[in-house]
Amino acid sequence: MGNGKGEARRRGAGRPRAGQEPLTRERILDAALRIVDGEGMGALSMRRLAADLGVNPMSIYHHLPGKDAVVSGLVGVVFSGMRMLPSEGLPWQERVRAYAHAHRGIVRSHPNLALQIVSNAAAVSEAVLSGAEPLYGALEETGLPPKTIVRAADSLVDFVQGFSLGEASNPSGGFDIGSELLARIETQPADNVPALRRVFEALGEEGARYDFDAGFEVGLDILVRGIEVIAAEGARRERPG
Amino acid sequence: MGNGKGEARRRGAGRPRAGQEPLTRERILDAALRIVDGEGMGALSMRRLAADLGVNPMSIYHHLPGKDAVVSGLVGVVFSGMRMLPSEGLPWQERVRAYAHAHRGIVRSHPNLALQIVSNAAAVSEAVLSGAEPLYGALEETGLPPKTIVRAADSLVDFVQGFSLGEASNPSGGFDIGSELLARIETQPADNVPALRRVFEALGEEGARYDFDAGFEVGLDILVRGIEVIAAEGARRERPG
DNA sequence: GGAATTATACATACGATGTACAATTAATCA
DNA sequence: TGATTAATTGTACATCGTATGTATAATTCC
Repeated sequence: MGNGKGEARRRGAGRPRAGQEPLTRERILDAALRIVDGEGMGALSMRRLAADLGVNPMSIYHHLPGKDAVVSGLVGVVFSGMRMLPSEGLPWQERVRAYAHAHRGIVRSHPNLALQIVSNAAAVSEAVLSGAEPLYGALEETGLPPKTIVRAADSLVDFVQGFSLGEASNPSGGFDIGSELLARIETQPADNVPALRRVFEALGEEGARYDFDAGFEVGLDILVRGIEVIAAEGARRERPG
Repeated sequence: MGNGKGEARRRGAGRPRAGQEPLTRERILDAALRIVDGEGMGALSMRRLAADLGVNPMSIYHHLPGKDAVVSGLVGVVFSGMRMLPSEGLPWQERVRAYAHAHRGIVRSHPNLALQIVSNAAAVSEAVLSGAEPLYGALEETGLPPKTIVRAADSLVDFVQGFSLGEASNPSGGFDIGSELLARIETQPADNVPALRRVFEALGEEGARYDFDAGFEVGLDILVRGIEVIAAEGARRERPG
C-alpha cells in the first residue's frame, strides 16, 4: 500500500523502514564501479559514493570497513566476472590462449581499475583463484614438473597484466611503451639511440600506430612457443634419445 | 668567513642568502626518494617532504609543478640509474637477458616505487628511452621485421614489469600470485580447483616458498626461446627450403 | 503486548592533504 | 641607484578518510 513517504530515503536517521531497500555491500560496490568506470579512480570518494547512493557517507562503513575495502572489493567483483570461452578438449596451447584472452578482457573492460587490478589481484583470491584453474589445467598437459608449471603460469599472468596495464593507460587505440618512444626519438641527440631509430624509421608512419590486438597475439605466441620448447626439452632429458 | 647565522635556513622569508645551498629539483627528488624508499609511498606528502628539506611546503612548487611531478620525477631518477653489464659482442639472447635483469634490478631496488614505475614508465621517456636501446639493438639481430621487434620488446618489458610488480608487492622472499594461492587452496570447496590442487600438492611443502630469482629465469627463458622460434619461422618463410 | 537488544543510518568534527594566492626578501641587471 | 626577477614564506581553502557519538527502526525475548 502506498506509503506517502515522498522522496525515497531523504530525511530521518536510524534504521531504514522495512519498505525501502536497504544499503548493501553489493549496492555500494555497484555504485562505486559505476563511478570508477565512468569518471576514473580520482572521482571515487566516500562522500561522492554516498551521495550517489543517497546516503550518509558514514553509512558505508557499516558494510565495508573503509575505502581500501571498497577498492579491493571492486577488484573482486570485476574478477569474478571473468568468463572464458569453453575450451575443454582443445590442445593446451589453445586453452592457455583462451585464459590469457579472458584475463586481458577483464582488465580491458575496466581500464580505470587496471592499476588496482594488477596490483591487488594477488591479494584478492577466491575469484582470482578459480579463475586461474583452467590455466593450470592446461599447463598440466605440457608434462612439465609442477614447479615449472607454476613458474610458467606466473610468467604468463605477469605478461598479461603488464600488457593490459600498458594498454589501459594509453589513449584508446593509441601507443604503447615501444611506440610511445617514436615521437621522442626524432628529438634525440644524433645517434644516442641508433637501434631504436633504425627500427622505428623502418616502421614508417603507418606502422606507428600500435595495434594492441596484434601485439597481444605476438606476445602470447612467444610465450606459448617458449613453453613448448622448454616442455620438449624436459621430455627429451627424461627419455634421452 | 663564518657568517654567524646559527641554524642553516631557519627563519626569514624571501630569496635565500648566496652562501646557502639553494633548493634544487635534484635535492627535492633525492629527499623524496629517501622518504619513499624508507617509509613507503604513503609517507610522501608535500609537507613531509618540505620538512625533511627544512623548507616551506610551497617552496617545492617553484621547482616542480606539483606532487605528480615529484612522483614521476622519482621514476625518472630511478630509471636513469639503470646500469647494464656490458654485453656487446655476446649473442642477442644474452643481451636480451642482460636488459631484462637490469630492468628488473631497477624496480627491485625501489620496491615502494614499483607501482609508479610500472604505470608511469611509458610516460617518462628519456631515461626509459635510452634504457631500451640495448634491447632493441639485441632484437635487431634476430632478423625479425621491425614491427615484430617492437612487439617482442614490448612483450619482454611487459613481462619484466609484471613480474617485478608482483615481486615488489610481496613480503621479501615470500610468495607470488601462483604460490599465494597455495594457502587458500586447502580451504576450498572440494574439487572446485582440481588442477591447482594437484599441482600444488605435488609441489609439497618445500616447493611452496617461491624463489623469485629462479622464477624470473624461467620466465625469461620462455620468452627468449619463444622469440627464437618465431624468428626461425620468419626466416624459413622468407627462404623456404 | 511491552521491554531489551541489535542493526542500520545519520550528524558532527578532527586532522591531514594538495595547492591557489599574495606578500616578502635577496640577488641580478640597467 | 633603482627596477626587475628569482626564490622563499605565510595564510587560507576545499576536500579527503574516518573516529566518535547519537538516533531510530527492526528483531528478539518475556
